[in-house]
Amino acid sequence: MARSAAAADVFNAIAEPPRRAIIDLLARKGVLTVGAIVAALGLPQPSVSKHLGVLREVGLVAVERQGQHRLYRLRPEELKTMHDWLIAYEHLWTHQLDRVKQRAERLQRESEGRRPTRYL
Amino acid sequence: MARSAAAADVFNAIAEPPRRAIIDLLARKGVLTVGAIVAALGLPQPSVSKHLGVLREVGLVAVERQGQHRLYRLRPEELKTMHDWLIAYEHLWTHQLDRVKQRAERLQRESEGRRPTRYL
DNA sequence: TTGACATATGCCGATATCGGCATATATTTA
DNA sequence: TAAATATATGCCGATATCGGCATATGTCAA
Repeated sequence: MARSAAAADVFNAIAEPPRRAIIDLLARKGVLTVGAIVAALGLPQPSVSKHLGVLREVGLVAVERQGQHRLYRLRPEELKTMHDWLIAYEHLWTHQLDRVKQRAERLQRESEGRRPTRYL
Repeated sequence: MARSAAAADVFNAIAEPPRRAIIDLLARKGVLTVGAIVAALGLPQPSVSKHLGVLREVGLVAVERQGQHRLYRLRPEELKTMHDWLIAYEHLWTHQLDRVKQRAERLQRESEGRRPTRYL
């Protein structure tokens, strides 16, 4: 067993650098052909096709056939999934009181139920 | 070869569900002992220790020894790394014109060189 | 010092994934 | 129809990682 549940989710999909490279590229260029991606990244075509396959499975990209080409585009909604996960922790690093804050939080929990100051 | 560069980076570290569970837990509780994490997640202790090891390697958590215990705390700065990566794409999903926008972008590219409308 | 407790580490088998190569499939052009 | 182009797929060996179990290491208490 390698990854517990295979690369069947967004987190695993973006764990691979070539895949992030493809995402970056699509984000910048918009809609691209497999050949264009191959040319841009300098990776072997089968490799690119496979990575696109993974990204497709998790919904990070969508394909549209156009003749003998395949037009790939990014589906940012799926990236939002990850962003949503991270957002929950954003407040932990935004106000950089770090140590001080960490300790404050703990003391807080230990004493009463006053909620931490939120900066929305 | 499994992952191209091993789990030596944050992206790989969070690809594993048990690891995200630990992160979630630490984010909520603040500072925790290995035993506390084991109890909270119901995972075998060696497993938790190993996952903590990975998180430690990539800097997502920090340890502090206290007697026979080990106090683990989250290091949100490293989560910020991921957030920074995602932020670059945020504009792609924030204004939800989705399909309409995607298609517009493509048509735009296909016709002339007018740059896509940016909402900064 | 001995034993209990907390945590880390080493070894194991199973397996998923990667990268590379060859090839199949589909589509356009001649 | 045949060649050429674009993309996907299948097979391969190598290997990293996971989960489980046993055990080593370190620390506190009696």
